Amino acid sequence: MINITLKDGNIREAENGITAADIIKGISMGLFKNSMACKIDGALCDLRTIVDKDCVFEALTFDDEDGKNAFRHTASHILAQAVKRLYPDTKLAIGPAVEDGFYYDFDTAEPFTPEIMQKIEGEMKKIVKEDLEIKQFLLPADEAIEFMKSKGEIYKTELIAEHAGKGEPISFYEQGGFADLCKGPHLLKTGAVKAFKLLSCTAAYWRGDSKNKSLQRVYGTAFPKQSELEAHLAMLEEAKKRDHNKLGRDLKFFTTNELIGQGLPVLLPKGARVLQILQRFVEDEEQKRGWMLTKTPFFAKSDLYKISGHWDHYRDGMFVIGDGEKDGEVFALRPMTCPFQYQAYLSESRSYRDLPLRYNETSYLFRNEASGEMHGLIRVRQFTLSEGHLMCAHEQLADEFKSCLELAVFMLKTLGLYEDVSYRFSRWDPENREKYIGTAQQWEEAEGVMENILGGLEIPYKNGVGEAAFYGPKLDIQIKNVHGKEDTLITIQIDQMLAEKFGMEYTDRDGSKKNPYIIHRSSIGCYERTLALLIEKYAGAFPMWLAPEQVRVLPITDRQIPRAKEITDILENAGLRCTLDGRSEKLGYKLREAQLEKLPYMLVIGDKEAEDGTVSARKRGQGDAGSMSLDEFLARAQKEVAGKIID
RNA sequence: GCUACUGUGGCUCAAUGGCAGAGCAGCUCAUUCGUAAUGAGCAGGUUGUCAGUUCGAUUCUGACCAGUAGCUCCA
Repeated sequence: MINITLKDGNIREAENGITAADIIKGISMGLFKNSMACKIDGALCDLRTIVDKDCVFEALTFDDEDGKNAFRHTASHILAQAVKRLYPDTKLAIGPAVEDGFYYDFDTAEPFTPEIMQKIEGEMKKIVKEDLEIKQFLLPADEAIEFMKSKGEIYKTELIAEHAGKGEPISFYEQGGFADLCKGPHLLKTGAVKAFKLLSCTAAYWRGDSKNKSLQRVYGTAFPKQSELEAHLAMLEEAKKRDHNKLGRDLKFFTTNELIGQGLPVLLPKGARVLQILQRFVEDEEQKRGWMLTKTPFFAKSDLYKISGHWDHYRDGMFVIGDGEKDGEVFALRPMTCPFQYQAYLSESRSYRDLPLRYNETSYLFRNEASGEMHGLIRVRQFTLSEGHLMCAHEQLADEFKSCLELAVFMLKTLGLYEDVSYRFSRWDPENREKYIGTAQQWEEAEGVMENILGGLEIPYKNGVGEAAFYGPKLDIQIKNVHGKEDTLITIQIDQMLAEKFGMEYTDRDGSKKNPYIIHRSSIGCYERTLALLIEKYAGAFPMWLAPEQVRVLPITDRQIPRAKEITDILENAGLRCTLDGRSEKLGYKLREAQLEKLPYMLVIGDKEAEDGTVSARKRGQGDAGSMSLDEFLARAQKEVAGKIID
């Protein structure tokens, strides 16, 4: 007999050699029905695992991350089995569970069309209905390779060959004659995957490398219950309604135009207004924090970018002006401001007394992004970055880095995005040396410095190997859009290479010349991208301080127009963004429009209000907020503006 | 750049190898109205662009342009 310690601390006796499944059945059949996998002494295991020693045991249901993954991973095997049944020549690549579902990559003769996807989904339903038993088996690496080779599975063979050296047996799972390389865990039978849906089919490169073959990736999601699947699909539909690329156009924040071109959005008055509000706010705040504004040119001779290394690394991504042979001079629109601001530093000789020297700029940047990479306001060819470069001595680096992060956090909190971001420590990839300048020693030093700083800040971060800039490591502040896709919103970078390249120096106390450390940082990120995320965050209903139009005055009949005009003027003079809707439409009609445009406040002016000097306020989403004096409303509105995020 | 999908008036959508239709929005007129749509009338389209097939193409084919999702990239 062995002792099984459960999650709640209770200890159960069981036969030595009992399966995990039987342990759970012993606890409760209800729990067994909901169990996807388990943890034995903290290690993720299959329900078919045989337990032969005292252990700490935990059943994992769909509510546990690992349980959910086991469930969805099983769904991905069902997908693969269905594809192999319908298209036996298809070669299998990989098929993991991901955040909201699962995918499987296939190498197929023909790409999957929507009709084929339906057929595959139908076949998957059959496999679920057949309720096939899923069995695990192990093979020595050489036999495993032979096994996969015999089936023509070249990708699996490649994967096993990499594992072969470890001397461990290779694990497979088999269901109804379909065997797939997999370390598990998996459910016991296919019948448990009650509710699933294939969502999309796209191309994906083998091992994520664009030099490799392009495979067909089928995305799907799966849940234990149909109702959960439906709720999830409904949530996806709801998320789409917040999509800035749709909502931002509907609300007339921006538009695009074929004649102007891809990735070049036109900011309409409402969108432009929000960007203006943000820019003024950011520049003022930066000034308060000791940053000095520069305005540097939009383009420069190629020589500048050759020194910085951008010419070598990003030549294809730059808009180049002029032809060296014909025009003699070659220019390029700036893809970043770093080397321009360095010239400001270099404009006079520097001493340790000048440091830290903080330059900020609202920079217009131009990057020739590849055609498939543009997306709404999130990824564009011309954008506006709150960009800064800070030159400092080594001993100032930690404090200055911290203050840059504080600035970014302040901005995020003010915008109401703070809860939605995560941190990524973007490191270099020593396996990929050609992507970076500098020596391994320099990289280790720079990353060491940053790691120390991050450790001291106690912020939770994940490591992004290979995500560094070519000249240094980054702290990236990441955010997800409505589709769950993650992008960098704000970045803070440490650079000890470019100062050397540009010959930036300062004279230290002892008279020696030193290169300063440079922090590259953004405060609010790229304005266009931040606007996109704000539209999605607030579903277009901006908080008072950011709303392009804050108040609309709605006279009920023509009789009140003079008074409504007066009110509009008073509010405008008090600094509120206010307009008058004097059209001869019914009140309900005007209200509906203002509501759909997501205005924070509507002021209804009828005979009663016109006579006694009050306004009937209506707050967005809250209906009639009651009658109040104009002064009272003004005070309330101004308080709300000053409070920034208060909702 | 890669794979798939999409493109009909400002927006949402219909129809068809044989004269392209509706609602909303717009304009005009009437209505002067109390918290999410007043009524009537008018106007608006070389069906993304350019080729090809065809007696005839918006429909079929191709290229390009633009949009969407994902992959790759993102200084």
